[in-house]
Amino acid sequence: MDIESIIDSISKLPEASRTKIIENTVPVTYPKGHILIHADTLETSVYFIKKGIVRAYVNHEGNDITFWFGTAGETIISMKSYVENKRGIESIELLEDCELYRLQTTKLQQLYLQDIHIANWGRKFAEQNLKTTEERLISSQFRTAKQRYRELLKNTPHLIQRVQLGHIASYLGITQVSLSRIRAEIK
Amino acid sequence: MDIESIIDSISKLPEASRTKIIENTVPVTYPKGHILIHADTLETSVYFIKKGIVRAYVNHEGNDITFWFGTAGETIISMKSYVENKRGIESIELLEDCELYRLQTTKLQQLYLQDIHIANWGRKFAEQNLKTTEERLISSQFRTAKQRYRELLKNTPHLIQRVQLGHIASYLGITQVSLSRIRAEIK
DNA sequence: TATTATTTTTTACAAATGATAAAAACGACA
DNA sequence: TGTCGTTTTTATCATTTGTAAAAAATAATA
Repeated sequence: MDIESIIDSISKLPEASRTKIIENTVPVTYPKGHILIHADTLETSVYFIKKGIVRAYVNHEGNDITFWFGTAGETIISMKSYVENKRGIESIELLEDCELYRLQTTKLQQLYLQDIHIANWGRKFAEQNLKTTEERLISSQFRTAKQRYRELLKNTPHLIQRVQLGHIASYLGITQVSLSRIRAEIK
Repeated sequence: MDIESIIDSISKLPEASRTKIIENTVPVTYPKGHILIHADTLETSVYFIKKGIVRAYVNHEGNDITFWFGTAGETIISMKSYVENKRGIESIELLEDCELYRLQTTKLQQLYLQDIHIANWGRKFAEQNLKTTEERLISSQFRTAKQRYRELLKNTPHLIQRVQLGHIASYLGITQVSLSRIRAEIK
């Protein structure tokens, strides 16, 4: 997915404003397995995914807990770095070879203060993610692991094909053993 | 909490911009038990809480699932109405007599397009909520109910005093019986 | 292809949580 | 204060999920 489409998919921008963002992006590629963002560091860039798939995870008592998958067209941020300019708690790992666009956060923040269209575009970005995240939170509050897995199969079937099940399990908040049981039962 | 402080607590605004928002707010009061926002309707206002406490909940198979508590200084929105101008999935119930400030969403949207400071203020509002919500999601993914209850006790002790335990239980994603067990065990 | 490493499934048992019903505690109010 | 309705706790049993270890399947590499 090219950078113009990614930016406009968040919210349609006037040509001039969109160009201001694009001028500041740099295409980068990294191989599968690369750790793009490290937990406990201040991340100074955001990334748009042109191609590939990534996961965000936190480490908890030696285990990785995956809480987000990003695919083509989506935006990678280190939440605390982006929102509060503090060290983030999550790491980002590339699950496939990826093509990304890098954009420096400081530059983006400048544009937010200079261009009202970009400010509203940034607002839309946060709002859309907020809605999605809240829906996931609510869903996790009353659906069983089996229901959540079914939901995932239905909404993002491509994910299960491309991502190993251990990551899916932790994304669902259950163990791999438990997911395996659910899969056996459903078939 | 007065309206000036509430607005500035999200992000400090220039006097003129803040005034533009405040001019469009109307103080309203409702009694405990009032349903401020109804699920499955398009909500045309947002509310700032001057005084009182509210809960946001969705209905699932006859049971209320509380997913958010709002107290003085916080902002009440119907997420889908606010972000997508569609009917919301949640209801808002006042758990105490409340004093609120009402602001029409259409007016706020106009201000977003007219005033870059307000646009960035709205961005900050969404970003802060996004960060908080994501943290809650991550926490729920690997903490047990007992740990989440302890966390709640520690972070918002006043909540447990003022809100009935059935609401707390559903907020934690467990049954009231299960919460009661946890409480008995902890003491 | 053969070998090795990684991922997924299976098994057995333990712990946590859910469902249901009843008892106890609490609060509102006549 | 006494009564009634609501909330919280307790008890019992069923179900789900976790833990640990091993087997099976799959993927990576020489």
